[in-house]
Amino acid sequence: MALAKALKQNPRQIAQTIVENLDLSGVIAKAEVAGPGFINLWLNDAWVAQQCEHAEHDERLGIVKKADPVKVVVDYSGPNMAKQMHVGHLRSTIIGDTLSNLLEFLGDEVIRQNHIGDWGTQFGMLIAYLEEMGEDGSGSLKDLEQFYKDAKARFDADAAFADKAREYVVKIQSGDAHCLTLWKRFIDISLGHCEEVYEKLDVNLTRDDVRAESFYNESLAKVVSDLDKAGLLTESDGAQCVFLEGDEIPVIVQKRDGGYLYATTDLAALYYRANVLGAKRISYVVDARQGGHFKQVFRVAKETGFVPEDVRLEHIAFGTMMDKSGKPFKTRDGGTVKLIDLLDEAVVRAKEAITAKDDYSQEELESVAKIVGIGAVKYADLAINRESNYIFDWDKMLSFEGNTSLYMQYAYARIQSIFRKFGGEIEGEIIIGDALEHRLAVMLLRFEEVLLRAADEAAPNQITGYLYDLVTLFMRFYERNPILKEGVEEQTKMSRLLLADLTAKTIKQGLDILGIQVVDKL
RNA sequence: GCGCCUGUGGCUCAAUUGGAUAGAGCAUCAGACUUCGGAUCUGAGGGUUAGAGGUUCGAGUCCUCUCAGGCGUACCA
Repeated sequence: MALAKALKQNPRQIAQTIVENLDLSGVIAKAEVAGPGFINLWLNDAWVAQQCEHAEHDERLGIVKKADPVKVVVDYSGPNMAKQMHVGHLRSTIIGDTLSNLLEFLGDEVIRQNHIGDWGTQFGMLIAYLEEMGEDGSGSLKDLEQFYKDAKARFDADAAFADKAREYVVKIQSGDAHCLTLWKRFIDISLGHCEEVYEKLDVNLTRDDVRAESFYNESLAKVVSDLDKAGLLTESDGAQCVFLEGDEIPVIVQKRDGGYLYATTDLAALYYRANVLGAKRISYVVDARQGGHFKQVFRVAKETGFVPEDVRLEHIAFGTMMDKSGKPFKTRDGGTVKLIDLLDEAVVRAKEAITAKDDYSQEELESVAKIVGIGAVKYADLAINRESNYIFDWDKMLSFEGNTSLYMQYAYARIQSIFRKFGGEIEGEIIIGDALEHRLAVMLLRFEEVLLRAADEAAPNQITGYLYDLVTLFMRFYERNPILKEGVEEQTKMSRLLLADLTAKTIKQGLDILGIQVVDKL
C-alpha cells in the first residue's frame, strides 16, 4: 500500500501483481491479497519444520552473530559511594544489565561502565568521621546509611569537625596522601556493599567495569579549555557556561569557585568513551528526569567534536518506581528503601509463594527461592515499557499467572519434567501436524527478530512480551497435543518432543538475556 | 512562566513504529479433569484509546488546541 502513492495505482492491483509474480519456492505455501491491499503469506510447513530443526541443533538457536559488530558502552547502575544502594538504583542496574547481555549475545562488543559517584564534598565529612572512628570505622560502615547520618550529625553539631571536613575535601583534591588513603578505604568498603547487591541480583557487573567519577578528574580542566578554544564558552555570573541556541538554561561546566560539575564529568566521560574506548554507540541507562541534562550534554559533545558525528548517543530513560498506591516507593517512615533489604524480602516472599504447593528440602528451598524471588523482581521491572512509571507490587510479581517470571519458569520446569519422564534420546524430525503446531513453530522462529528489535529500541519488554506469547501458545499446544500419552505415534511423539525442547531452550535463552535463571523443578 | 513526559475496560499493562475487527493478565461470571505437573486450559461480559478539530485510502500512534497528572527548570549528582 505504500507503493500505491508512488505508482499511482490501486493498491489491490499492485498486491495482485506482486502475488502473481512471487517465487514461492518452498518457503511460502500460499499468498493471498486481502482487504485494501494486504498480502497474506502462509509459510510452508516443511520449511518451518526444517528451520526449527536447525535452531534445535544449534547452540545459538539459529541466531547468527552480527556481521558488523560495534563497540557499545552501556553506562548503568552508577551508585553513589556516600550512601547505600537504594531502590532508585534498581531499574538502571537491571535494565542496563539486560541491554548489555542482549547486545553481547547478538555479537556486539559491550563495554559496561559503572560510573560510581566517588567524588564530591560529602566525602570530606565522611573520611573525617572515618578517621575519628579509627579501627571501628570499618565496623560501623556495615550500615552506610547510619554512618552517613552520624557523620552529618557530627558535622552539624561540631564546628571544629565541620572545618576539618571541609579541609579534608580540599586535601583529597590536592592529593594529600593521608586523606587519599582514608578516601580509598571508604570507597573500597562502600563498593563492597554494592558488589554484595550485584551478587544477589545476579548482575554482570564487576570491579573491572567501574570507571568512577574521580577517574575523569584529570581531564576536567581540558574539557573547559577545549570548549573555550571552540569558542563556546561564556562567562556568566562568574561561572563558565555553554549557551546552546534555543535553550534558556546554559550548561555550566565550571562554577564561580572554580569547581567542576557533573556536566563537565559527563563530557569528559563522553570523550573518553568515544575516543579512547572507541565506542560507536553509548547508552546511558538513567532516570527519565535527567532527560534535559543528557540532551544538552550530548549536544555540546557533538557540537565541539568531543564525540564524532557517527557515534550514537542515547539516553535510555526509565520511569520512577512507585508503590502499590501510586506514590514514590518509600519505607513506612518515609525513608528510602535499601536495595539489599528489598532483595532479601523478595527471597522470603518467594519462599512463601512456592512452599504453598510443593515440598522442598531445605537446600532446594533456599536455592529455588533465590532464583524465583530475584527473577520475579527483575522480570516485573523489565516487562513494562521502561519509560512509564513502574508500580512495584509483590503479589503481582510473585504470581504464577499472567506475564510473570514464575509462569515462564513453571513452563520451563514442566517441559523438563516431560523429558525426565521420557528418559530416552530423541530420534526423529519435526513434522508439523496441525495449525497449532504451525503457529508454535513460527513463533519459535520469530525469536531472533524480537531480539533485534529489543536491542535497537533498548526495550526489554519486547522480550518478555514475546516469551509470554510463546509460553501461552506452548501451553495450549501441550494441552491439546499429547506427547507421551498412550497411542501417540512414535514419529509424532519425537516431533512434539523436539518442539517442546526448542521451546524450553528459547525460554531459557530469553530469560538468560534478562538475567534470570531457570530451574528444572519448581 | 517555559520545557519535557504521560493519559488505552474497575486495576496493571500490550499494540510489530501509520495498517485489517485495539489485545493480554488480574478481578467477575460460566465451563473442561480417573492431571504426559490443574501452579493448567476453554469461554463470556466489560472500550467513543482524556476531549475537540485536522492530515489520508487508513490514526491509540502524526499535527493543532483544550483538560488532567507527573517531572525538570544556572553553579548537587
